[in-house]
Amino acid sequence: MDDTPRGRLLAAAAHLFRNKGFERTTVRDLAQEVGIQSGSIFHHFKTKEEILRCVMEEVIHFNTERMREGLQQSENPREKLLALIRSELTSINGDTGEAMAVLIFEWRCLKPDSQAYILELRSHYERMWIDTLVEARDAGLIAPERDLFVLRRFLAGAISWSHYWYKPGGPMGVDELAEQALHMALNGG
Amino acid sequence: MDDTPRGRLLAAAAHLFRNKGFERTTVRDLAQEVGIQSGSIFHHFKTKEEILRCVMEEVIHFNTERMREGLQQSENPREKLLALIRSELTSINGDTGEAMAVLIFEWRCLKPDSQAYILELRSHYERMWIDTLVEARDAGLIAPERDLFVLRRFLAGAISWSHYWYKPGGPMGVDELAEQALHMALNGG
DNA sequence: GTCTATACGTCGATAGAC
DNA sequence: GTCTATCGACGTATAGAC
Repeated sequence: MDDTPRGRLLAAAAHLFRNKGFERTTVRDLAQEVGIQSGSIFHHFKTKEEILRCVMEEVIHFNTERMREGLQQSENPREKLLALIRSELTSINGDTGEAMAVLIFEWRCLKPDSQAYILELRSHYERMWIDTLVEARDAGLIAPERDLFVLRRFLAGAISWSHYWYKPGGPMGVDELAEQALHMALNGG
Repeated sequence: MDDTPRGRLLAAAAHLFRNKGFERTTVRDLAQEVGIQSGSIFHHFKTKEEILRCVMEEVIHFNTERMREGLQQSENPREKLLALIRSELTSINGDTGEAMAVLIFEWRCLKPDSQAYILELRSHYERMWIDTLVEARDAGLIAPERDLFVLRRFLAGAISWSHYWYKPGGPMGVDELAEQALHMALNGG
């Protein structure tokens, strides 16, 4: 996030929306966090819901880019899949964790048209996953009887959920966590 | 749920809290759903938060019992693990799905002392999972290098998440879904 | 771009009649 | 056990000065 008033508001929103939820966070909370009055917020955003949408929009762009880079640095299907898993775990539990948690867990607070817009942004993201899974299966890493669509959903759930229990500073690093997650996808490797 | 006014309120609460979230659901919504006035609710429950706690309490009792029965009817470690997975998938996507989704996704709307109370109820539930996973590993079904605590969390996430995308009436049944999930735990089987 | 002041709706919860 | 009526707090968003 940049250091404009708008950027500060989005950072504060990610923080508060994650910890208190969108509904419980008031525009007064938001204003206090960045040191302005609540009325001033509406100079930067038309509604509170627009703030939520912008938080989600920014984190999708950032993380799609991170995943794309991870794929580029990988040399085989196993590494590619591991890179996607590590990227998503990092998104959830690293620097963008708060915004990512908002994207995942405050979904229904968006109005329907905002949901449609965000869903469109996510589609590129999901395409990378499916392509990588197909490649891994063709390389014999994933058993042919497994449903790749279902596998992706299971992985998405497992990875998203980690934000509830995983502590980045603890004994297990993100790389090891990613290896553990990779085991769930691979055919006994 | 029984057909008392209290039971009808809890059923309506599970429905509304799941679809709109706890915060967005008003006591007036709740009252309308069961055909009474909002003031009448507070004859049955002291606060709105108490309704949430009771929904969670009931669904935990119901599903702990379902899991216990599933274990009893299983004859080997593989069947036991499959039974737990199927039970949890059924809890999320079957008749108790709405209450279960509330238990999982409205957690932070509980006051801290209610959270502690519900957490205690869940501990038996989680104990069954860990015991079953240990048994499966000792039987050689799960690779020794896998962290069972992490595996349980991954499975919990994957299974919980299914309520966002899985459609019970569709082409894939819960039994097949459970088999797909089992693949994530087992050592290439 | 931020302030003050406030409009205006809705919220959870209560009181007391029936 | 449900009703009607309402309280007091708090919510988003606006208006207009600076």
